[in-house]
Amino acid sequence: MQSRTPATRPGRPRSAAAATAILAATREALVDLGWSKLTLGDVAARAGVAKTTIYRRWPGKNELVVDAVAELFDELELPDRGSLAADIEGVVLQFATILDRPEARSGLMAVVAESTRDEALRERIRESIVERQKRLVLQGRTRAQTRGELPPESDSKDAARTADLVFDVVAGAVVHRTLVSGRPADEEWVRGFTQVLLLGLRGAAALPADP
Amino acid sequence: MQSRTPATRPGRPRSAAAATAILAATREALVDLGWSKLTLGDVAARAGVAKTTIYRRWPGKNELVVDAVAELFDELELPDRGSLAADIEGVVLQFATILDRPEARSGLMAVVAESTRDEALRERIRESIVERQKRLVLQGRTRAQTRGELPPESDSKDAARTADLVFDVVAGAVVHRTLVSGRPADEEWVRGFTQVLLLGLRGAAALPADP
Amino acid sequence: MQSRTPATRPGRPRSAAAATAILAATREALVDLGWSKLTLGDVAARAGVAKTTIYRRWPGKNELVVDAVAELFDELELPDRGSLAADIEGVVLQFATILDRPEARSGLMAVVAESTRDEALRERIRESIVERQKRLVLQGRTRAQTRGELPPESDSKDAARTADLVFDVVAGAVVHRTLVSGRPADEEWVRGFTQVLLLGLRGAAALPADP
Amino acid sequence: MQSRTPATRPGRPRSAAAATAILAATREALVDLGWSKLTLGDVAARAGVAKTTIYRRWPGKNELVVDAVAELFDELELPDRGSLAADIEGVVLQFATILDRPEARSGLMAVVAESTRDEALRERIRESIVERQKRLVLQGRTRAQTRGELPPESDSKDAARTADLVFDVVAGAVVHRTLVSGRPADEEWVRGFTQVLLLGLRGAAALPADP
DNA sequence: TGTTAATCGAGACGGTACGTCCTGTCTTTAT
DNA sequence: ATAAAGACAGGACGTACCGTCTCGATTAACA
Repeated sequence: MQSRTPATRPGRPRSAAAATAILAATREALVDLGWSKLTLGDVAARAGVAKTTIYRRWPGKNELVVDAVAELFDELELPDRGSLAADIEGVVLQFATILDRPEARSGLMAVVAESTRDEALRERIRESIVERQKRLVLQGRTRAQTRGELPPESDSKDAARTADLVFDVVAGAVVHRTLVSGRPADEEWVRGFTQVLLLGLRGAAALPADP
Repeated sequence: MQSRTPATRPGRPRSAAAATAILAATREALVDLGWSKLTLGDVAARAGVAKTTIYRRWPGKNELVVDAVAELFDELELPDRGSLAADIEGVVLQFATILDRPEARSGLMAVVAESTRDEALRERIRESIVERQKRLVLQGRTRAQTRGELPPESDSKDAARTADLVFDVVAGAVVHRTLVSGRPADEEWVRGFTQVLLLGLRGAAALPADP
Repeated sequence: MQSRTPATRPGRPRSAAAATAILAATREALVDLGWSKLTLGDVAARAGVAKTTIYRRWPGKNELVVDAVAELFDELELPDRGSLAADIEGVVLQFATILDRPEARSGLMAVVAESTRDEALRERIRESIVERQKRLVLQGRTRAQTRGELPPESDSKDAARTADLVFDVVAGAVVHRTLVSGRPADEEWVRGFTQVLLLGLRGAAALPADP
Repeated sequence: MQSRTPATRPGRPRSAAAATAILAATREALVDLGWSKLTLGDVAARAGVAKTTIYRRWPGKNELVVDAVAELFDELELPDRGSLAADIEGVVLQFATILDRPEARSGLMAVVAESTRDEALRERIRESIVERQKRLVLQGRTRAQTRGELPPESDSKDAARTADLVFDVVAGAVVHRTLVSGRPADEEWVRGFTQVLLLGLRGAAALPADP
């Protein structure tokens, strides 16, 4: 029975509604202002809360935004469309749809930028966004193996490496397409991208492993 | 027949040395402080220049950082290592090396984040960074065609689409690997990534075009 | 029955010590720098206070200096030296002594200059300096009437007009002597000035009122 | 033929029109902006002149304003209205009229304020404004002596002292009335003031001099 | 049923940077 | 040599936020 923090501390307990309101207000402010013009004072006002109430729960703007954005990606799920290619296309399109929302666009990139100088922040992002969504890659592979589209992995270390590569390639390509190149990751693009990715993975799997 | 910009404008001309010093100071400040703590006052002090001299030339911090970072990528060049795969590996490694430099890491992501709310900034990034470096993809393809590793393209529209896809995949994957996943894009990773990419492209080229 | 201003407003109350420190720092800066080189940033630093704390209480430099200078004149008092002439000489000398202090010299004239383009400022000066010190004229007259040196006034409107005239002549002459002509309002000068003033007032009182 | 500076110096001669235009532009800017918001850049633009042209002729804003304002008082003259009292009333009214003009109001007081910390400036003011207009007092006395209203002075040192006193009292009272008290120095006020002044001076002259 | 103690709102606080404006100087070409 | 033009280094402006603090007022669990 874990209970590092005592079941009930003395004094007035923290309002549960406040945390919800703050995260929602943060996303709203991201939409209206973007990351760099978002201020905690403004978030507090939108949430109907005092600034101190925010600082009592989050160390600063970066951590707050990470939490606010992370929730956005929890709605991702791997659809069952009958084939690995179709499944991938489906989830990539979902991802692109989320990246179209302004609170995700500016929030995500900004905290990644900040994390280049803040190891703790990078770890927070990895935990609550990256690792959390890597489940989709694993689910997809398992389902494809069940269907017989992919062979069961022989080397678990190699399997992990491949999953990481897939995640970096998928997430990286979609982000670059939408945010840097500024062109839509629409059905046509996703089809082409998925084709190259799958052919590449199958081709690589057919070759002998790295010597 | 006179030029559009008059040969000599009245008044003291702008100091050429100032622009150079400002861009260098910007990169230096990015290393020391990162994007969000970088202030134009500090840049001015490092460059031995007045704040107004910066504002006279750049609209703000974002545009200045774009120009400062863009110069970093100009040193990229496609090595001739004998095969397409080796050439790609070489340039990807160069790219990863630049992304290891702190001025590139925090500067690049931050301006991309800002550009999600500033169309003009996005265009500036595209022009001075993305389109400028897309030359590497085109060079690589041409060289591979010369070598006979790739067939000459039949459909120029399709060729352009493929070049865009390659750029998004390469740049996106490397950035995601180094900045988001926080793992090195080292030789081993680059070899695996290049293999998947090339096999995917060759496989896709062998298939009939999108129906 | 509750007061108009609520007894206690919400939030942290304003520091009483800050106001005192700011006014003292303002006078110190006036001595060191004079009005035109006085900056609110410098005053804040001297007072050990943030600039915002000043701006929260005063609209700007002018109003701050008015308040800082006004306090200087509060130390004026009408001495009882036995005769009206001696009393006037005493208070005029006090006034001249204050005008010898650099914080009064440059502060007073500067805000008067500013007030020529700012009606609200002029009113502030009138309220907190002019009207406030006009008490000295009224006290002097009352005391002289008690002593029998002056007759009790018959017409209160005329009495007010005379008091205004006396104040304008006394204050104006001393200021002009010390600040414009740049010569000391010493005992000798004060004696001559008081003689002319008193003889003029007595002579005018003996004549019939304006027809 | 005086010509300390060689008749023709090498190079382009200074434009005579420039000085006139600059002084006029200064007065215009004083009207529009007041002393504290007046900038030399703005004056230069109004005068159709480069900033350097101003700096070549005046050390700074203060000296320029002194010269611009001094010209205003040159139009004062002692009217001949038949009696000393009437003459004084006339010239005081003229003085009050000039002080009603905004360029005089804010310009004069501001440079006096500045002069409290700049001995050279105070001297410049004394020379080009105070001493220059003291002629009016001397003219008035001479004319009154000619008329027999005043006896010829016996002691020249005492006469000078009295002239200074008169000037300080007159100028000081009018300035204080109009600029500090903020009430008009109109005919009624001027009559009352002149009466007190003249009666005071006559009374003092009748007494034995300071022992 | 009080007492206790942390939370809440509000807003003032010491700081820091902003982007603009002005100063007085300098560098250019033209007269 | 002086003119107009305008870039330059420097410094203050008044504003906006930061993250902290000090208030009085709530709000529970504990006594």
